[in-house]
Amino acid sequence: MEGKRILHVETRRKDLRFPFPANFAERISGARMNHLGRRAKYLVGELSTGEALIMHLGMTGRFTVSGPKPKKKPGKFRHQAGEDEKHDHVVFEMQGGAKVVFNDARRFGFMELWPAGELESYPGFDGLGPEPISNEFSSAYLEEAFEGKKTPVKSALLDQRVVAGLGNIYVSEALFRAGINPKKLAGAIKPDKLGRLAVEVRNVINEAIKAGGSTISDFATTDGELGYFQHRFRVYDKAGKPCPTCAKPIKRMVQAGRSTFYCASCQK
DNA sequence: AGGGGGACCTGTGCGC
DNA sequence: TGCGCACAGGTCCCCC
Repeated sequence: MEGKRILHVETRRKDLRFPFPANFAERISGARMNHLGRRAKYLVGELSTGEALIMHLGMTGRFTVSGPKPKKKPGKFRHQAGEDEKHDHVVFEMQGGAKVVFNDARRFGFMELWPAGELESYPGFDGLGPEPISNEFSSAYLEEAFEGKKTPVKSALLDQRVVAGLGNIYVSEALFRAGINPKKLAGAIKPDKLGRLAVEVRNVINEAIKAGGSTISDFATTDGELGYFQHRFRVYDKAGKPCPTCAKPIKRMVQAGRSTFYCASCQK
């Protein structure tokens, strides 16, 4: 999409999680997407009209690109554009012939328009913490952010104001690798452990990106390929399975309404 | 300040 | 085969 004009856009219903912006199609049709970037879990397309197209995938949102660009050999278990039309909610036709389809069964995703020059004031960005793979995210940063915090470290890492972009899977995985019990209060973790945590958060994210993401049920990359990082989960969704380190069964618990997976023996 | 609970919405997998 | 329930990647809101 980057560098191309949006020739046509079709919204197949009036809302996703929120209603589409007023005159959505008119406001973005004909615009050139000068830049497509990301902040936390938000996609940000800066348009030649001066507006930014802000998009969020929610839980099940997915973009699939199809069109004249030759595709790789189809894999066995790919998601193709148009194979689930019932949940194809938005179709962008791009200059050059590519078709970009947004599919989202649960519709927790959304699209919004915001003045590109005032992105700092976009409500979704308010108070966001640093990106986990930025230089700003470090042992020293975690010490400061966790200082005096009485919340369990699992909840602290899921809090986008502490670090922006970690989700439920990667928090469990990072805590396991760092050997930290998810129930441990954030403010009570020793600096050396926080150093390890900062490193492991980064490792998990970088490895997951390299593996093409994690497919639990329906995640796919934009060319329809499934992710592979789920094969490298050490604890997530592994309740009852042996811990890869000590072979004791992995446990599942619920914290702040979300599942946490951990090894009670390796994570102290 | 945190936790708990619920909301949004649809699909899937399980026990019976 | 069908029913009812639990649960799922995210975020937001209200109440205690």
